[in-house]
Amino acid sequence: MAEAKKSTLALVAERAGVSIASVSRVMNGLPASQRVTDQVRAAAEELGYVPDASARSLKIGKTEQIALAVADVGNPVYVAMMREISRVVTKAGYRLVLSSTGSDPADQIDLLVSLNKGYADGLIMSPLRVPAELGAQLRSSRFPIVIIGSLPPGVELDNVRADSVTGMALAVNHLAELGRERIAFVNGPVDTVPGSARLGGYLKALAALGLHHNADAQVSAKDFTYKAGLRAAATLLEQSTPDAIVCANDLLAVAALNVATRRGLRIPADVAIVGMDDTDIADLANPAITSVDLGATKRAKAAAKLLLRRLAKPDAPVRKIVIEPTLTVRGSTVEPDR
Amino acid sequence: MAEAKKSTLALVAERAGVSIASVSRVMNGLPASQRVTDQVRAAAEELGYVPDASARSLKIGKTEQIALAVADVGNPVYVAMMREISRVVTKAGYRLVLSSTGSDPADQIDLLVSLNKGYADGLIMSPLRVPAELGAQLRSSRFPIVIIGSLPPGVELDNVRADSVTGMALAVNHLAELGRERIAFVNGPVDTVPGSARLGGYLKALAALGLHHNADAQVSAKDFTYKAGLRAAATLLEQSTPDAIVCANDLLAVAALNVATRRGLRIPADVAIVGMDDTDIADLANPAITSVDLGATKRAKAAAKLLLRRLAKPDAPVRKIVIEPTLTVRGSTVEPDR
DNA sequence: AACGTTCTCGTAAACGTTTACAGCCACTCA
DNA sequence: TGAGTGGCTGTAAACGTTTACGAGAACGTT
Repeated sequence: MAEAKKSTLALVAERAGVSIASVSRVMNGLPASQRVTDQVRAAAEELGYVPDASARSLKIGKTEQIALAVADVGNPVYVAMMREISRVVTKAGYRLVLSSTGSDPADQIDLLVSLNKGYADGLIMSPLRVPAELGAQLRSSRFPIVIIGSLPPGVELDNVRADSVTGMALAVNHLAELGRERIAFVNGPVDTVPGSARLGGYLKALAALGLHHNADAQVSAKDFTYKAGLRAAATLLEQSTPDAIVCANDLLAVAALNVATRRGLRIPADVAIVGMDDTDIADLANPAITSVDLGATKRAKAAAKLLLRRLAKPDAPVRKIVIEPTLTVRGSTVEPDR
Repeated sequence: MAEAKKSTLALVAERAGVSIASVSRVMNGLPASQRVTDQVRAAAEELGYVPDASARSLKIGKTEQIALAVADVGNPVYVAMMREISRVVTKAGYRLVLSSTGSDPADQIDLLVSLNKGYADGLIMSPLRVPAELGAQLRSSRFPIVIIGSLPPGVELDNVRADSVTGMALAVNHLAELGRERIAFVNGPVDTVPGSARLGGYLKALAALGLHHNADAQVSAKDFTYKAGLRAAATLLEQSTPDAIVCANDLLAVAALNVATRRGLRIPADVAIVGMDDTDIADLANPAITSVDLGATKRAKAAAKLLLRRLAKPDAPVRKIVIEPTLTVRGSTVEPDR
């Protein structure tokens, strides 16, 4: 296996004493005589031949690449998704190209048009917000896209989303069963898709239980980060005295946990805390945080499979998948046995 | 901007009434008359023309893609690196393709040969281990690679690494200055590059201070994860009674923190803890964890720039960069003012 | 007015594949 | 033995760009 220069189909053909068509055929496993097969294999081996991806792409019109656009690589839940998507598409022979757009809609639109360069066969995207322009662009896009998260009505794309409402109900009901009555909510920005969904779920769950909603018991962090969570939690605890806090996010939950602890509150005795997403950090906290698993990994897997399916059969009917949430109970709501 | 079908250079040329060469020229900003420029611009706009990436790649021999291979996307420090690398290369007009190899050397070698397909112009790689085969493969590889982490001698590649030894010294000295004398060490696997480097640094730092090294005061987790850290920390606290623990990793540090706390030890009064990498989670812990910043972001940035530089001038001399560590002091070693 | 420059533009040849098509050969079967 | 069949193989065209080259056109110089 000499690794000298880049070797092409033509070089291998010459060396093997056959035509380039024959080389191409044996490389692709198409029928060929034993004699030709052996000679080509040998020549290819000697020259260390590997077919060129660009040329192949150009000819067959596929890149064997899938683009992934996530809003924020900093959030552990996106990392989990990314990892799973990477796993699935790699196994299917695709490469994953990472297109980290900010949450800036202009970026996302740029991304969509640049996708028309055809450097990827499909796109998986999880936007925090879906403004009108993005919706329009998505609708008129001419190649496979699957969206993780809710879509505005009228956009007919494969999509998989979490059931935040049920998730919130799980959290709130769990707290209510523990006898908590003043259940506060630390949310992220309400102008995001998850933010508004979770707020809706929270209110609905309270109402279903006949619990009174106190406006002081609900704050919105500036974004879904720990730092923003610290401020939001501090505000919350200034203006009210909840006996439980549900948070839109594990990062926000850790923030609430730490703020509460530093104020001398005991967790869960004085205030119980539940997070959302069930990421690794729920487990790292002390006490570990009860969290609603919105099925990030499952969503990622489903999205990847949806895209692969669409690549295989481009005009299959659009599919929308909803992943059911589950609750993982930890020390932040019930004292562990000792 | 009609978005009907994929439009090519030829279509635009026809519409504009010029040759395809002219279209190509104005798209690439090469000199052209005002008349032609305007006509082409208009036609391109109307047809929603975007040049095809594969065809372009094939012709010019560049893909404008950079591959990134990291051992474990689960570790926050790699996420931080990824994010920074993504930022830098994107700004330079490259796309980032993610090649998540496990730590399996066979995978990594597969990756290297598949890179010869030419789907990327260069590679940034941060291997946990560098076995002989990988070293050989790296040495004989025929295109730009930069390695984050230490290299075996004889491999002449651009590389940027952390100074674990100095980093360890920072941690140990800090603890010594606080009057700690029984400084234990929770390491990751010693057969990894960072694992062995950090062990070396630990021993050296102890020796420099004239502190006695007790074999019971040093344990190795099975890998660099939180879960492994829990076991390792438990073992450590069974077999010795340190007044300080330095950890090879922030995840291991959180684990040590939690194990110690659950055993009724007060942090930092009874035992001080320092982590390494200074990732987000050092800040999330309660108390927040003092951590040695090995400059993950800086390393990532340096690596990306090194690769871009090599792509620009392929036979520049090999460069090796070492990033100096810094210490961030938090509540796990000194009680915060109240 | 003839000539040399400079500038612009079109023609055509690549880049490295895949694949339709046709040719060839060795068969089989009558 | 001749035509028909089927399997391999080579020739060549395509995929959508970039770019060397040469032909004109426009201009300035003598």
